[in-house]
Amino acid sequence: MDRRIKKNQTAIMNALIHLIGEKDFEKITINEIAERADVNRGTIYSHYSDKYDLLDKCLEAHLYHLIESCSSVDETEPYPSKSSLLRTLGQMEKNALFYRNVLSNKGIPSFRNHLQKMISNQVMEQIVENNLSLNELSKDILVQFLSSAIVGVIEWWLTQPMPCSVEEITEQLWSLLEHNQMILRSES
Amino acid sequence: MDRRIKKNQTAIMNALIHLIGEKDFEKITINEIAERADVNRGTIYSHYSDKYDLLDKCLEAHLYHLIESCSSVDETEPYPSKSSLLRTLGQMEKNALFYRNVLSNKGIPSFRNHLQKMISNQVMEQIVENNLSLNELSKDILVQFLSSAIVGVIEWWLTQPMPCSVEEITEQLWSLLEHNQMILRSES
DNA sequence: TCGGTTTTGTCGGTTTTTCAACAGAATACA
DNA sequence: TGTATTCTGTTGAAAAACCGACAAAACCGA
Repeated sequence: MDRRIKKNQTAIMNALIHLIGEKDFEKITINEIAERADVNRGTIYSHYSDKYDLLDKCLEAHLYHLIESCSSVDETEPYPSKSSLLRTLGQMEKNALFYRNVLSNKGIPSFRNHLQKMISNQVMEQIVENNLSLNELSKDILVQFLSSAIVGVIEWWLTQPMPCSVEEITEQLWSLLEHNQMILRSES
Repeated sequence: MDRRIKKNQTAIMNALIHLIGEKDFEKITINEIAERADVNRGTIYSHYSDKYDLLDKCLEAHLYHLIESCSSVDETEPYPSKSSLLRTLGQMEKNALFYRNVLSNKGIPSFRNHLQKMISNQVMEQIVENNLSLNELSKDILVQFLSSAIVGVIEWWLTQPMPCSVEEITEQLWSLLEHNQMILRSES
């Protein structure tokens, strides 16, 4: 991709992310975003049809980075692993302001859905890979159960004023997930 | 100035500054600078005729920032003052890597001259303003004396491995300068 | 509710940057 | 020393971003 496009798009998205960290999304204007990104207003319109389109693409990009961060660093590393979970949560902590704001009550409701959908896919993948003998209904319920739990914990962790470190939350969440996996193995 | 020019020029200069902090200037290639700045190689040539021209402009810009940093923040502040000296040395400390490298033996010999010239001007200005009754020769010698001393102390401070904090060096240097001023006043 | 201000989305002309290609110079290395 | 690789400086065409201006929409305070 052209160097100019890449640089401007990241500048624009960063500007929006930081602004979301400061004020309600509805109160943010394209002018502000352009000014913050140090980019001509027209440039924003050349990439995004409007504020909401920009938000969409921005959330998408964030989720993409999130997925990247949790994928294995090399082939030898098993997946999922505690360290991949740590990387992912670390990534979220780095942009805590952003995630806190989009996940909060007055945030971006659709983001929670996107995030959960993403996690659902990962969970489903694991279930299929582990060859757990479950019928369709139980499988769907399990996916819903685990993904809700994970998103809920993440949301709590980010929204509360620093309840614990990344390492701690990773440890706890990972052991809960391991526990659930054991239950399933014993049942099947 | 066009937004694109401004952004690219600062990116290019920052790239060079950081590279100077890492390796000998002669070993640095235009390709490296372009890569580091995330800019097309041709863009560099559109602003600077070659590596040396870029270095010149870069040093110039640095000195300009230095002058800006030492000028008074408002009209009420006297000049020069201990706090203006502190700001200036603080600015140099922030880019310690850069200044260390350009001032070092294998650095950029011309930079030392530029810096001293700049300081000479400031010193001369002070002498004129204070209306010290000195003949031309004594004036020139005094300027040379003080500016050499100042540059020498700065060089020593930056080159040695952290001999003392900005506050300390400011305190010491300022009192030396004050002392010299008193001598002059009593003589005239 | 009115009138003034701000924001939005779009446009056309201009400037800058990008990319790819080039030949020649310099450098590395075997 | 000769060869291969990298670096340099330049070019031209295409893409992108710039700026300023515009009318319409949205917003805001009196």
